[in-house]
Amino acid sequence: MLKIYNSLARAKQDFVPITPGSVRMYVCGMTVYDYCHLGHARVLVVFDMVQRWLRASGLQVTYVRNITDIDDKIIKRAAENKESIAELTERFIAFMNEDALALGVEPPDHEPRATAYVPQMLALIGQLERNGLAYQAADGDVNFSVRKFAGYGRLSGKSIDDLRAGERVEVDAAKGDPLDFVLWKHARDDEPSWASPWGEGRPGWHIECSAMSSDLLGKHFDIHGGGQDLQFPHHENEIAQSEGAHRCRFVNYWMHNGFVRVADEKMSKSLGNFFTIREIVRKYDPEVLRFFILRAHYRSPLNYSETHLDDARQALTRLYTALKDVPAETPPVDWTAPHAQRFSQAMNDDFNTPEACAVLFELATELNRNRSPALAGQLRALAGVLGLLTRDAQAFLQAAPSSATGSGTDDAAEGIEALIADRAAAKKRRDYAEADRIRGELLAAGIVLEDGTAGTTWRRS
RNA sequence: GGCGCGAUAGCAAAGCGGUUAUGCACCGGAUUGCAAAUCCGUUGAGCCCAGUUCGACUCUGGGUCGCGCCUCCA
Repeated sequence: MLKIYNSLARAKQDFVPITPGSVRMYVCGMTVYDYCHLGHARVLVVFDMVQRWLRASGLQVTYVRNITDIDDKIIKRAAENKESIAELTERFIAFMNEDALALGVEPPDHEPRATAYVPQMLALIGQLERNGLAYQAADGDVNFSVRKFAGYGRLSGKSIDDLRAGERVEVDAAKGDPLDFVLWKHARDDEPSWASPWGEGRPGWHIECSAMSSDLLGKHFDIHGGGQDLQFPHHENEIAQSEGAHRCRFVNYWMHNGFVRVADEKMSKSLGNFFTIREIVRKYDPEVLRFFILRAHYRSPLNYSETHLDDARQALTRLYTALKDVPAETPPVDWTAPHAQRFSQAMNDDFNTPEACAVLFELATELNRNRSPALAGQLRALAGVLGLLTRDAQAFLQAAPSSATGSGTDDAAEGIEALIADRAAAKKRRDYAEADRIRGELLAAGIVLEDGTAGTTWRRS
C-alpha cells in the first residue's frame, strides 16, 4: 500500500485514488523567462519519479505539468530584451524541454500554457464573483476576498489573523483586505491584455492553475505537487479559488518537495545563488544530477556542492561498473524477488528513493560476486523504475563530461584505442616501463585503463 | 511576533524500541607485472538534559543550534 505524506494533513496517509486504478496529478511547473536552475531540476525529477512509480504500481496516470507563459517577470524580461513575450517564452520552453530530456524526465501527459486558458480563467472568476468571493476594486483589479472563504490557511497552517500582510511588501490600497489576492489585473498600456467582463486585463498568478487543473483533470483530483515555496500563498490560493468556485473538494493529496540549498541557504532567484541545469551538465553527466537528486528524500533539503556531485558520480559509477560486462537487456521486474520487494516497500513509503537506491547498491555487490545475468537484469529493471541505469554501461563510463547525451562516441576514443594497442604491444614484449608510461599519459588525460581477462578497457576518471 | 521542519559516523544519507542501512573517503587482506576495478574484513554514529521502558539513535517533555514560510520563487 502506497503511503504519501500529505502536506494538508501533515502526515503520511494511505493513498486511495478517487477512481480505483487511476490517478490524476497536477504539478506546478516553470515560469519561462530564464534557464531552469537546480531547484527546477528537483521538481522535474521528483515528480517524474512519482509519476513513474505510480505507473509501475499498475495505476493509470494522467500527469499534468503546466507552463506559466504570462506574468510580471516575463513581461519585464521581454521588455528588457526588446523582444516579444512569445519569442521569449518559446525560447525558454525549448531550453526547458532540453534540460528535462537530459535529466531523463518523461514528458507529462499534458503541458498546458496559461495563455491558452484565459477563457477558462474568466469563467472561474465569474463563478467566484457569483459565489460572492470576488469583487472588483476601485482600480479595476478583480480580487479574491480571502476572509469570505472558510478554511483559508489550512494547507499552510496559517491563521489569517497572524499573517503579517504589509510587513514586507506594501499593501495595495485598493484591496478590501490586505490579504486579498488578485484574480484579474486591469490592463496597463505597455502590457499584453485580454478582453473580459471586468475590462481589459490579464490573469493573476494563481488563477491559471485552478483553471487548467479543473479543465484537464476535473474539479476534484488526486495529487497536486510543487516546490515547498509554493505551499503559501500559491497553493493556498489555488484551494480558495477552486473550492470557492466549484463548491467541492479540490485536491486529496498535496505533495511538496524540499528546497535545494547552497551553503545551507535556500537556492533562489532572488538570492542569486542558483546554478542552472545546463551549467552543471557541462561538467557532470545529467544522469549524475538525476541520481544526486534521487539519492536524497524528496522532502529533505538538498545541499548542492561540487563535492556532493563528485560523490554522486563515484556512486553511480559503481553501479554502472557492475553492469559493464553483462548483457544490456532490461527484462521486466520480478517483483517477487526479495530485493524487488524491499525496493517496492521503500517506494511505497512516501517515495523513499534513498532506501530504494540502497537496494540497488546491494544488488550491485551481489552481482559483482556472482556475475549473474539475471541479477544484472534485475538491477537494470529496478533502476529503470527510477529512470536510472538506462544506458549502456560502457557509454556511461566513457562519456565525456560535456556530452549530455552520453553517447560515448567522441573523437578522443580512437586515439585512446590506438594507445591501448601500443601498450598491449609493449606489454607483450615485457616493456613494462613503456606500458606504464602510456598508462600514465592517459591517466593524466583523465583516462583510466583497466586490464581484464578479455583485454584492456578504458573509462573516464 | 505567528507557524513549520530538521539535528545520525570524515562527508552524504535512510530505516529501525533490542539484530550490518547504503554510497563516497579511510585502513588491512585477496587479486594484479604495476595499476584500476572487484571481493573479503576492520574502524567509525545518532546535539544536550530529563522521563517512559527489561532495553532508546528510534517514543515523550524541556533546552540548544540550524533552516524555511508568513513577499515573487520549484
